[in-house]
Amino acid sequence: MCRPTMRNTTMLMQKNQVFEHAEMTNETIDAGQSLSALFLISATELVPAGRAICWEGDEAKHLFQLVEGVIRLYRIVGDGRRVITAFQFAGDLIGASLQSDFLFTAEAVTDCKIRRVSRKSFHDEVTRSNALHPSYISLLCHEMTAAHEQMVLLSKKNAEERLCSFIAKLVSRRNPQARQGVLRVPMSRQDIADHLGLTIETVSRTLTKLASRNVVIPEGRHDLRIVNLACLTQLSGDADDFLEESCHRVSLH
Amino acid sequence: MCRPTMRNTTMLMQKNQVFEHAEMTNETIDAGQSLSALFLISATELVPAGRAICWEGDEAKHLFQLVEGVIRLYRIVGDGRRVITAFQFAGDLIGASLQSDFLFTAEAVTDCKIRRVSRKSFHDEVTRSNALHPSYISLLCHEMTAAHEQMVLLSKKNAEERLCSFIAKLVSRRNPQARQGVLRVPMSRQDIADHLGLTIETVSRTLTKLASRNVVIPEGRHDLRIVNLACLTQLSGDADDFLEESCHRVSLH
DNA sequence: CGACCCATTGACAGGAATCAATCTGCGTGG
DNA sequence: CCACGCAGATTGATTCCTGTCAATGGGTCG
Repeated sequence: MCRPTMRNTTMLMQKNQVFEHAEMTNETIDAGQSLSALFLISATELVPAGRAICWEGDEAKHLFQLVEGVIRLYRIVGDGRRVITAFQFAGDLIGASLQSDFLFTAEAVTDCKIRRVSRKSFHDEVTRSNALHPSYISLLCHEMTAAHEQMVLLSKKNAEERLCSFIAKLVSRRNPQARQGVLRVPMSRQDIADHLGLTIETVSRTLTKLASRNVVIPEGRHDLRIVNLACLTQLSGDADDFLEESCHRVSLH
Repeated sequence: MCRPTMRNTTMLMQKNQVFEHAEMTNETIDAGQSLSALFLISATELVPAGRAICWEGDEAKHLFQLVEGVIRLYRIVGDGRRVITAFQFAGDLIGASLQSDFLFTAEAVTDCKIRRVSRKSFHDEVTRSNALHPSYISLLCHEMTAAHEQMVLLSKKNAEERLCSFIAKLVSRRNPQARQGVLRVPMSRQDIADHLGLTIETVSRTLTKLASRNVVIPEGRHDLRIVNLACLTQLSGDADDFLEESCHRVSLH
């Protein structure tokens, strides 16, 4: 369906796509930037990997800004089933879309640095400043968009499409200390599984399959060599028909 | 697991539960109320069943308030796969969580009455009025909560739990012209399937199974007799452990 | 170096999708 | 008013993907 042979031919297209993705998120980044000024008054706190900064159901007295590291937001349903609704990265705000109680537990995936402000002061600042208002709305809208995309992923995509979507999204969010062509994946297989609505075994098997097709190759537990980004994007299932076509064409000769 | 014999014993509990659900949404209703004043200046439009009022990707020049009827919000992904991200009912606002373009197509499930206002005037009003501001935030937060719940449903629940969750949610939103114990379900099986991430056949089969267990009984295509609400709630998978226990106990003797 | 945790791999089972054949309710037209 | 036709719904047979259970492998940290 999508063979590694297309690699060279579609390289340009890959670049474009990633670039577009990156641009799409500029809005959020801007929104984060202006709002993040509110957090500068407070000192950064260090949060070791595995530690939670807030709990589902607790009163949301504070908002957090993630300065450095990766955080998972999750809910526990029924008997111990965990749903990771989102991962948060450097610059993201946590708790902006909340009114009273936290809808999720936020837990550090890696060692993190965070800043916090009280909900009240945050709210007061945003209400007072007309300049911040659009940033705030923009932020909420973007969270909403992400939630929608996740719903699409969970309701219509198979394991391969889910994993490729996830990896492609990580790629588009270029992380700082990455070697060329190698993606850092800080979260565990279990985290990935709980985020994609799969089991750890299925994630592992799907990764193996992608590796055998030379799309991505695991290098250790937390690194992925991205061999064929065009193929990855196409397999993610939300590529345009045009791209899909071109991918097919290329793979046919 | 959950036999019809518990019917009488748990009747009180059922009532309480429905009531609680109704109360939980009061916040939203209030938010809708104050914001909906903004829509009163515009005339109501009639939208026949099946007609769309906006399209995914179009610039969101207007916001809508649904005065009467039911609307589905959906996205089309890949080749024709449809994901219904939400249904909207009388009083709901459509397009509030948007910045520039519509994330979804909104289409009338039944004949509808709507009002519309321009995004600009809506935005200006909300920005100007400090009173409206919290209502707006509240609305966005509630949409976010609904999105989270849908993610949980899609990633961890099986067909039966999904369908029961869906029906229970419809029940908790008491619709006006309902006969006692009978729930109006305006949407088609295909709509339900596309909302729950299932196929039409699975929805149908699951309904049959629920009917054989005397939980709910279909009466025509668009009505459901709710025979055992406690069981329905328990089967939805997000009941408390306490309730689950009690349900078991009752069904055991 | 060994113990432990995490990840991978394999065998198998089960639930939902798919394909296909009725069936039913509902509107239409004779 | 009834027969007809059609879209939507149900039911059945089968396949396939993913979950589950179980064993093995590998990296990391003491």
